[in-house]
Amino acid sequence: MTIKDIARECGCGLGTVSRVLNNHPDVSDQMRERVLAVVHKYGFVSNQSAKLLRSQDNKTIAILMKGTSSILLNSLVERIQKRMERLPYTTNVVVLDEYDNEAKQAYQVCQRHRPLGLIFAGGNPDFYKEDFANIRTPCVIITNQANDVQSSSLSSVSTDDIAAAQCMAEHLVANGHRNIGIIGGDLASSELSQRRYKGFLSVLQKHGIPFDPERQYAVSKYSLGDGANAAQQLVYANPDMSAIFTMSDVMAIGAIRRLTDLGRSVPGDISVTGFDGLDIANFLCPRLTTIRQLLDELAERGLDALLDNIERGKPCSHQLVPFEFVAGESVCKRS
Amino acid sequence: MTIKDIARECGCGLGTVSRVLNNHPDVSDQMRERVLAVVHKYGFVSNQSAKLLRSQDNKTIAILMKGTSSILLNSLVERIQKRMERLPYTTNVVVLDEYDNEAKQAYQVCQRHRPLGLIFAGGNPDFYKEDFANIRTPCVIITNQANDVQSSSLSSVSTDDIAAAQCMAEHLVANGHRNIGIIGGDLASSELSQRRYKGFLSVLQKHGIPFDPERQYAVSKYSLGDGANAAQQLVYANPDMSAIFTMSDVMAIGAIRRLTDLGRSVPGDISVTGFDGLDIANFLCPRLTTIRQLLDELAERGLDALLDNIERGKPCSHQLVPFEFVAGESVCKRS
DNA sequence: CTGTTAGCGCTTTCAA
DNA sequence: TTGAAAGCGCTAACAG
Repeated sequence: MTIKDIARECGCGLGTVSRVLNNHPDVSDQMRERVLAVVHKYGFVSNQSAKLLRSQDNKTIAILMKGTSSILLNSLVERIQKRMERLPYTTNVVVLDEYDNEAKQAYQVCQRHRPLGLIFAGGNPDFYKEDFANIRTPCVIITNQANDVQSSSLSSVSTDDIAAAQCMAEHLVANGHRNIGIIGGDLASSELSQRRYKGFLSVLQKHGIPFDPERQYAVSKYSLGDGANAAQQLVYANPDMSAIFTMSDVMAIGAIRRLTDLGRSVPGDISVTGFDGLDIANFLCPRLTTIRQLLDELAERGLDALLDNIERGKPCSHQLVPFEFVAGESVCKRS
Repeated sequence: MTIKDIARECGCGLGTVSRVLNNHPDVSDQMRERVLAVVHKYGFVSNQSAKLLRSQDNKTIAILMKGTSSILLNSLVERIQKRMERLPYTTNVVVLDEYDNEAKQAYQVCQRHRPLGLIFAGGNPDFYKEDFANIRTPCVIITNQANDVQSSSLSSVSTDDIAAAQCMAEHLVANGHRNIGIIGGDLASSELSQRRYKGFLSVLQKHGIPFDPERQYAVSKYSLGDGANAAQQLVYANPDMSAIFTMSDVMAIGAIRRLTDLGRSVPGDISVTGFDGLDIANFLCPRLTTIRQLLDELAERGLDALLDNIERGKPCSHQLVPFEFVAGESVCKRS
């Protein structure tokens, strides 16, 4: 079933059917109704490939997601899509291979689908800074910064990681904690982790609290199992620690579980804080004390930045979005 | 950049470039290398729309996912995709509107993208049985049964819900529980919930244990908040209850949190069981006693059924996959 | 307002 | 083994 079939049945030309399907004004009401009736009768939907091939004017925005397993990114993508529904664009979620060069993959997506714009949900631009130069399609990275990536087509919108980490650090210090462990990403490769680290340490420094990375920092992937292992490593290296700052809720959940297995109660013996503010954080026992990333705000600002760039040619921007401190039950005053 | 450009630069015809790109054998090694060199030089990727438009032989399989928020379905889709990588097919994840007719949406996807096959990750065929008749593209529903849907193109692969619910019921009964509440989906609309309900009740009946739906069954969506509310409702309606069987881990997590808020300890005062076997279930405090759905097995069998149908014209099948009982810490003997 | 027509970039005959 | 040419289904420009 093609528009040719529809045209034949309506006794009109292809062009007319196309015009009706695309809501062009220059069609008589009578004709429009006749075509619509037939379209409806067969539940006709036009072939996307042909449409895209012909009209370079694509109206598609690709959402690139690294892996599918992150709860945070899933929520983010969901919100972006919801917001997009009201706009005259089609979204196209592409799942990228977790361990591949995302700039290269993005370039391929551009070639393959010719989207009007790209949204990176998560992802880490640090490794592939140079490769972004090849991409001329407007892009926005959401939940990570890209200030120092050389590209005139790349915007970024992210939570103010430094301030958020500082906020959490102040909270722990205010509760009397002096010997605090950190579970975070690999500082050598992730600027995101670096920012949270830097923010946290700045507060310790301000209060004259020493920090020995060797004993107090454990590297972990953003996963439950890794968070658990990192917690164990910290406990062994630094038994007197009274609190752990983790860089994601998922790490925190893993850490709490392992601490419990090791006979340390949370928060009784050790306080643990998360980062992200996942829904589930508020349903755990104990409820997680965490930083909520404002996903709606991130989605909205990210989209706005992208569309400003696409529709109005505004230059790319790099924005920080505020966060929310969530007081849970996983921190208590040091006894 | 199109294959025309590549052809010009190579000094050959379009056909040759196309043949190289598609690994056709009838190209001289010399020519092949020359083309490949140029393709590589520009990082050329051919335009998907044109390709699909021309070669009706699509090699695309669409994965239809209802909503994006279910952890279980995300894991499932991830596994399907991983398995697909080795096969000569391209996947295309389409997120369906949560509250719309999925058969209609599937039909539109077929028209729009002309996939070779469809995989429903989750979803509920019950409502739209008749509408599936319009779909001639081979389909498989994974994690739900579709035995009674009238369609010669629809397979299904699901966990043996009845046996799983029976298994959990036996476990609770063996631990001395007699007054057990159930948190599950709407029995009027979800055959999945019905099966789990039926399985569970059959065991109670076998042991001569009474069950009053009015006081012991609470309807809930598959969400944290709803699980929590349902738990509260049960506690009020049936204060002596010593255990709750929930139909998903997410409901169980919500329930445990609310029970804790109401001053009931889990499992001390009330035992709670989950269903699904999410990774996170094993990191909670207490670890969840649950039924693990074997996602790899589901993905594999679902794909096999679909490909058998597509490639070898085998008739559609409806299969049940076994499950795994996971002994956690959220159930204890009734005191 | 409407029908006709020229491609969009690609694959796949068909001839050479 | 290769080049030329015919469309896939659609949109948009043009002519009526």
